[in-house]
Formats: sequence, C-alpha cells, structure tokens
Amino acid sequence: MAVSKARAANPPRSAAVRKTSGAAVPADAGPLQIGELSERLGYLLKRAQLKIFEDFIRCVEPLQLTPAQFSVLLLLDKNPGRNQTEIATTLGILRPNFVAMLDGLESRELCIRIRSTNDRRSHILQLTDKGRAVLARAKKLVAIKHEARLSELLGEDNREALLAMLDKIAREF
Amino acid sequence: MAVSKARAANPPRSAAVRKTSGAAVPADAGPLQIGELSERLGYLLKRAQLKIFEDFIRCVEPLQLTPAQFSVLLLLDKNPGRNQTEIATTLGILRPNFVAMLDGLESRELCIRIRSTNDRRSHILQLTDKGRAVLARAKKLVAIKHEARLSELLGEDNREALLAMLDKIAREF
DNA sequence: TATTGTTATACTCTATAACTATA
DNA sequence: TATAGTTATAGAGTATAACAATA
Repeated sequence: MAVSKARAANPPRSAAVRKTSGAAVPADAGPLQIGELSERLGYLLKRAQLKIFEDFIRCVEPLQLTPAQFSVLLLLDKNPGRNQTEIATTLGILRPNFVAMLDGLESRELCIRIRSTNDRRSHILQLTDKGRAVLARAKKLVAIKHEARLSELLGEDNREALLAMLDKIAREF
Repeated sequence: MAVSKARAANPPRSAAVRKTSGAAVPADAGPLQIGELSERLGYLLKRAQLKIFEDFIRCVEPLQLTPAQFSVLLLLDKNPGRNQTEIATTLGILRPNFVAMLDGLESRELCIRIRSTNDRRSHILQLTDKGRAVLARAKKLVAIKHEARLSELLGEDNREALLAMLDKIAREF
C-alpha cells in the first residue's frame, strides 16, 4: 500500500481534516452494517483463514510449529529424496524465502540438508527421526483438537464439501 | 519467523550441509505427492484466498483498488457518520494501520475525514461523489467478471453454500 | 483518567536481483 | 550458458507503545 509514499505525498494529518461539521452517528448506534461484505468470497476467505491459522497454532502449541512449517514436514515425509527448489515451489514458497525457513527447521534438528551426489549443487532434504516424531505428534494434535472442532461446527459432510470446493478454486480458478 | 535470529544462530550455510551422500530422486520423477495437504483446511484456505485476491485485483485493475480498499469503500457507503476506529475495527484493521490506508483513499479523493462536532477527537468518514462512483464501477466489475467466474466454476448453489460455511467459520470458530 | 487519531517502530511475509558453486 | 542455493534488500501486512488533543 506504499505507506511511505502516501506519507510523503500528504500534508500533516491534522491540517488535512475538513473543518465541516460532521453528521456523526449517535454513540449508541451499535454494530456496523457489513452489508455486501458478507457475500464477498475474498473477504470471507481471509477472515476464515485467519481464524483457522490461529486455532491451528493453538492446537499444536506444545510443538511450536507454524502452519507453513507443518506443511514442509508433511511434504518431506511424503517425498524423500527431493531438493529445496522442489519442496519450496510445491508449497508456493520462493526459493530465497525457503532458506531461512529451512535454517529454523534444521537448527531444531527436524530435518537435514544433504548435498546430492548426482548434482552437487542441490540439497536433498530429509526428515530426522526427531522430525518424524514431531510430525506424528503434530498430526495427532491437529486431528483430535483442530479438525475435530471443525467437523463439529460444520458437520463431516459439509467439511468435506468445503475442502473439495477450496481445492477446486486453488487449482482451477 | 525471526529470520535475523536464525541467521545469527546458524553457521554459514554451505558449511552446515552434511557430507553424506544423498539418495536423490531421479530427475524425471515428476510432480510431488502433496498427500494430506490436500485435506488440510488451513492450507487450502490460504491457497484459495491467494487465487481469489489475485483475480479480484485483475478484475478491478482499471480502478486500482485492493480488496482491502474495496472493503473500506463498501463499509463507508453502508455506514455514514462513523469514525475511523469503528470502520477499522469492523474490518479487523488496527487503528494505527488504518491511518496510511485512509491517507491513500483521501489523497485520491475517494473519501474525506470530517472532524466530528460531537466529539472533536474523532474523524467522521464520508465517501465523496468520486468515491461513490468508483465504488459503483468496482461493484459492477466484481459482479460481471469476478463473481460470475466463480459461479461458473462451482455452480451458484455451491457458491452460496461455500460463502455460508466460510461465514460460519469466521464468526463461530 | 480514558479515548481518538497519530507517530514510530518492529516483525513477518513476500518478491526480485545478483552472487557462488556447480553443471 | 544455465541451474541450485544463497544473500541482500525492499515492500506489504500486522502488531505494540506512546504522544497530543480532547473528553
């Protein structure tokens, strides 16, 4: 949103405010009308995603894993022998940004980089035993605390329908 | 993710890589197995949200409006006489971060701040005629380009079911 | 004393260019 | 020359503390 540019382009705030008298709403007017916002997919997606991420982090809090870190561990487990670029791009993470993320996981000994013998430029990523153990515990916490809560809220059939629609949007839109 | 801390805590990258020979996957092994990721709500929500935001920005490109800016205009239109704090918190925007955003909209003459006569601390926000015109054009573009495409992908009934579930998650989860 | 708008600041995420070592 | 990992950097988004004006 170019904060600094807006800053530079505008006069000091207080000087810019109109002196016109304001037709303010009564102080007790209550909650605002969100109107069509409740039908805007982007808005609802964003709001729902924030809620889900917050809950995920809470549920998996003893393991100190972010949703992104959990995704990496899941992917490494399912895809042994792959390099950084392959893992990163599959998750929509840019290679430069994946470096610090891997540093974090590797310093906690959840995975290791191994220089490939085929192509000495690339690093094969591998879960450690500790990484596998943490992933297993995380999966359990997610299943019994996070996903279960969601099924309770929506019903299992609706939950699956929701996942299917989101997957379709993510792939085909 | 505390990039700088991770940086400081770790030895230089190349020195940290294990010398063990890597069991790399064949170069032509094809796409990765995303496995259980395709059933993780948070992951799918994030991916879908990014797609939807990208498309929104494309559809409304002639007007140069972000989803967040569009939401503000919608809310101002439905809620005349409200101040910055009320609008910001309704959208989940923190008051300090709303200042620069309003600066941008006001410098484009889409809305104005008016000092309230009831309480001279607060600024009543009001759409300008130009703001209303831009909002009207944006609504049209969103309806005929963005939402229509979504209905086509999911079907109108499914689209409504999706919105209802996301709304429920955003409110009740 | 409390609240509104604001400033300053910091941390995370995301994005791009350019370096190095290998190929 | 091209690619993998990395560095540096810049931009958004988000979060908190503190100040001036006003209540």
